[in-house]
Amino acid sequence: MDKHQLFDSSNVDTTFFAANGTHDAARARARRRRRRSARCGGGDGDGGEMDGGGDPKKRRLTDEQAEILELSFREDRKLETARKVYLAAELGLDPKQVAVWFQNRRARHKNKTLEEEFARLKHAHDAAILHKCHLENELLRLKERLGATEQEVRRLRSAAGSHGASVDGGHAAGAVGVCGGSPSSSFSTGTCQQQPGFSGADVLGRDDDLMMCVPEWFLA
DNA sequence: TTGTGTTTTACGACCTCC
DNA sequence: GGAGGTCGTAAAACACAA
Repeated sequence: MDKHQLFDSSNVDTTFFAANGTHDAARARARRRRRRSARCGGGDGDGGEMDGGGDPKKRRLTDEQAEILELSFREDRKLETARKVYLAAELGLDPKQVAVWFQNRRARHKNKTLEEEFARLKHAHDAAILHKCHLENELLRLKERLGATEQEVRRLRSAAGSHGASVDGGHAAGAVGVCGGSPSSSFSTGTCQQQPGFSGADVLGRDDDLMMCVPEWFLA
């Protein structure tokens, strides 16, 4: 019996095979079956007898039986009694075998689904980690920028103080009375030297460098 | 040829639904 | 209570590297 007479290939949904195993896996299965068929002299629906005639307890299904069951599974993963009996008669199998095949097929499908879901969640998790890293990097840069601004405020106050002017009393955030004086908010071109160990241009002018904030636990 | 890892078939225990 | 479901597992069948 030619399986293509029973199930036209145009009815086979290839996306189904893609969703239930890669094309590579499908090809591997097909190759395996071809080799098995070659060894066992065909196997064109012999009623589920043991390939090569070994222990009848484990009867490998033929290509055709497996394919028809696959198509039936694709239509409906649940197996009601009538369909089980029909398939068993159609394929020359014990209804119990058909039921077991569906049970195992459902289990395989579930495993596959779980693997895909895991991969999807892992991808989302990795993306979230990367986003968090970006945010932490941005926070770091903003803090450094704030520090630079505060330094500049102190410098200006100091310069204004050295010229006898006064500012607001130094209660700006993070700039508490460093200059001693109380210069006004006026800016001047004082001669105050740059604070040692800090260069605002170094920080502000630098572009993103992700690695500078990647937490150790992420790299581990 | 053989050792080893993977896939497939089969079964038992237990659960749910009608 | 019976039928059919999931889950875990045993074991046969199979692929493949060494």
